[in-house]
Amino acid sequence: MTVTKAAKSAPAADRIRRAALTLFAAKGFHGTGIRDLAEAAGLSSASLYHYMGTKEDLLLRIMRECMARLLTAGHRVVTGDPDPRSRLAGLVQVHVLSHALHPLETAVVDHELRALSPAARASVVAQRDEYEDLWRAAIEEGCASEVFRSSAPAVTRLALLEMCGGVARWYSPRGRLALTELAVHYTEIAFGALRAEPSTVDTEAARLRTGLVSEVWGGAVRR
Amino acid sequence: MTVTKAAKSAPAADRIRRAALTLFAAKGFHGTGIRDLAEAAGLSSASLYHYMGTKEDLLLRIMRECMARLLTAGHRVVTGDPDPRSRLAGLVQVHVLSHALHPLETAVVDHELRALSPAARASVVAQRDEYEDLWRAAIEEGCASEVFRSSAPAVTRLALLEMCGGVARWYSPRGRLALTELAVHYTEIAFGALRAEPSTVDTEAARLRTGLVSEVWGGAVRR
Amino acid sequence: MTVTKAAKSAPAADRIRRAALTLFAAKGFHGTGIRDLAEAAGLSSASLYHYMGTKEDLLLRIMRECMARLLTAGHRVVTGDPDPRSRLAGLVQVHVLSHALHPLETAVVDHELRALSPAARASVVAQRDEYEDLWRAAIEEGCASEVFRSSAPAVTRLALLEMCGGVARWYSPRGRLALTELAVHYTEIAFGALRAEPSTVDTEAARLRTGLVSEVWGGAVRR
Amino acid sequence: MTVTKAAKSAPAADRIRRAALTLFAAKGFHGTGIRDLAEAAGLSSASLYHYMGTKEDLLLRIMRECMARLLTAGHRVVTGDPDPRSRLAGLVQVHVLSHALHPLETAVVDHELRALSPAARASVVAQRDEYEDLWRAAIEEGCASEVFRSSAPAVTRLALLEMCGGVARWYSPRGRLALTELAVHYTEIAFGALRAEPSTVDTEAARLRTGLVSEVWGGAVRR
DNA sequence: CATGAATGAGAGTTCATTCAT
DNA sequence: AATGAATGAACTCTCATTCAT
Repeated sequence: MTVTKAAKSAPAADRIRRAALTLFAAKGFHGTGIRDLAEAAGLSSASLYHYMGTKEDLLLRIMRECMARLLTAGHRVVTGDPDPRSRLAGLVQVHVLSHALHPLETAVVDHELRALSPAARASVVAQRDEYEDLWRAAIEEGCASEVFRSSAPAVTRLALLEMCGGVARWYSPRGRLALTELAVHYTEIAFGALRAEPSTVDTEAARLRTGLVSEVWGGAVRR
Repeated sequence: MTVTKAAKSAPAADRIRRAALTLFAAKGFHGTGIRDLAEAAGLSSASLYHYMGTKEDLLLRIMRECMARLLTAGHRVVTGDPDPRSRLAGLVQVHVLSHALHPLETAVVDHELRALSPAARASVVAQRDEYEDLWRAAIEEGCASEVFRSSAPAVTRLALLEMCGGVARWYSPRGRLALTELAVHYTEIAFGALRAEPSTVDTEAARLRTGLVSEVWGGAVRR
Repeated sequence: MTVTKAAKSAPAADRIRRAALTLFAAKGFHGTGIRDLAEAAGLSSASLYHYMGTKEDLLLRIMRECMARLLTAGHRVVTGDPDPRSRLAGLVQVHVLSHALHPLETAVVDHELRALSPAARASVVAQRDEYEDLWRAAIEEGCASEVFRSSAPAVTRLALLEMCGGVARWYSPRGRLALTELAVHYTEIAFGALRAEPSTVDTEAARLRTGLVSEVWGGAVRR
Repeated sequence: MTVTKAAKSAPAADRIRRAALTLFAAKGFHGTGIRDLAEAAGLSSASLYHYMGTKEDLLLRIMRECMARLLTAGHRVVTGDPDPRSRLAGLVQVHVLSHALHPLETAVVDHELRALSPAARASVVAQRDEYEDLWRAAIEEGCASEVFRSSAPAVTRLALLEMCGGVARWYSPRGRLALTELAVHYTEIAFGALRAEPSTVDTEAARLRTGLVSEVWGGAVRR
């Protein structure tokens, strides 16, 4: 829980972002004080307010940026592809890789919605709904064309989202599992869950997703 | 987010438990004030301290009881059964039903570990580890005897746990899905994920799990 | 400007009221910190919040009570009296005596309207308007019946109100001037300003006003 | 209470003065932040410090200039005139006109003495005392020569000063009352209060005072 | 001339907790 | 069993002010 004082190498705004990300993810929004943020960013608590509005603004920006990135990646992986299987594979991989590579952002999005005021929350929920619609469409079309089979597609969608998002809670880049393997493995699980033919998992495509996700997240803080 | 003042029908200790459960689940431990608890329980904040130790004690007790119940149910469903498939089915169902029926407790366990002091956290983590060992054993034995197939059993275990636990975040008893159907559906997904033969899902057994879970949780607060 | 810590003889709520009165009058609302109030009341700053809402609530209550007392006294001195001269004399005396005996409350009302939020301000302004209407009626009727003469009655009303209220800024009960003399003197000035016959000032009536004002203000803090 | 950002037409120093005047009068010294001033003046808060010393210096300068102008006008209206009646008429008119034409400055002088540090306050109080001495002399001489009658000349002086100064709180140049009429009216009230012969009010002289006051205040900010 | 960056001190308010009754 | 009173510490946020650029 000890957070070392940030070296003053990066611009202050970045250091604040990074500190917020780390602390909100580790201790929660309400568990993180403005002084914790200041110390972790290497500034006085008063100086924080040159770069941010309120503490909630800081949280909101983090959440909206994270959702925007998931949305961008999701749209890119889905657009123009008529095959529900490869679209779902792409969404699973984007989701898994984003959560594996950016567990802080994604954990904050998943946990701290309730800390937002109603108006702010609504704006993030709208993004989340748009994102989940990509999943819904892929699964429903797959079921309609019988490449997927599920007795309750809506439930399966939620189950898969939870499953893939859970990666943020345990994946370590220092572990034995390479990213592409992870993405492939989750795709297999998802295809199994939807009774799709397992042979359809395309390892090469999965490798390309890693590039896509990295590109979309750009220079974003990685832990 | 509005919590109506509890009717003074139940004993005070129960009202406090219930208030804590509701509020910790809805707003988080740090987001819930002692005065919120008092109001929701229909007592003065000073009176709370007749029934609980500190706010953290209250949280710890909730978490340990919840884990103890999961452990009890898990052991009962597993003990004496040599078949990895039916053991895993039982674990999936216990997990899903517990999370569906007791989303408050399970959400608190899943979210608020970080709010505990190190010593308290360790005692809950120990319970969680014991519980996850039941899953590990079933999956590993199933892979060894080739009734399951997974390229990374440890990853699959984590993925399934996240997936089943996610139920707490969305299941509504007022929705279209009956509990047993839900349990069966998740078992199918899990078997699919592990490439087990789908025909092995035993609907009647799933129905019995609902009784088991209800019994283990006893009179516990249900939402 | 040094305010000695209050002896703990009076109930806390009274001590807070008294402290607020003294400090708001001496240093202004914005010039008085919550910690100043606490020290002057002999409590910790946290304890203040057992007895009051916000700092502004405290101010608002003081102002509304003061205006309510002026209104009560004003109505009592005016009701049922058809003679504009004695009504004006009564109003002048109530105003002067109230300001002389309760300079803190009246100074706060006169100075700190601007510190109130719009809604709160409106509620005090409404009281003030009702009070000034008593003056307006007396002066206008007096001019109509030609016992008063003024080329601009509205201006004269404002001028007299300012003049009488100014007493709060300099009158000292330890000075040479007795209260009744003060009240009579201001009545004479007012009658002069309105060109009324000076002989009409009733010293005995003025003496009775002192009793009335004391009664209306009751146990209110006097400095 | 909304203060529009000043057009950058005037020199910065003037814009700051004007902003301070407006805001100190409207919200009080303690109610006005350095950032409010900066915004109203159209500068950054750091830039303010090129033109002023501390916030208190700014206040002090405003107050001393205002008092200096009152003093100048008072002296000019009094010097060489042996008649207490015309001297008092002149003082009343200077006071009323100054407060009517420059309500911001005069309100600040009247309200914010308490916001000054002891040393600064003393320097303004000295000016005020010198100014009030002009009034004292006129009234006392008038009483001695029996052109005035008052049972308590000191009280009457204070009463008249409060009354005339009150003009700043309500006079509007857009109202029906012309300046000279206002000055004449107050002179009549004052003469009435002092039981002087009303016929002595010199309307032509009053008109000249308007010119005098305008000249003394020169280009000073007018509202 | 003007400002962005920075800060120690302090603002009003709430925190979890204790204790005498 | 229950609470009103009380508080030190902490909260988020703003204050007036400085200084390098």
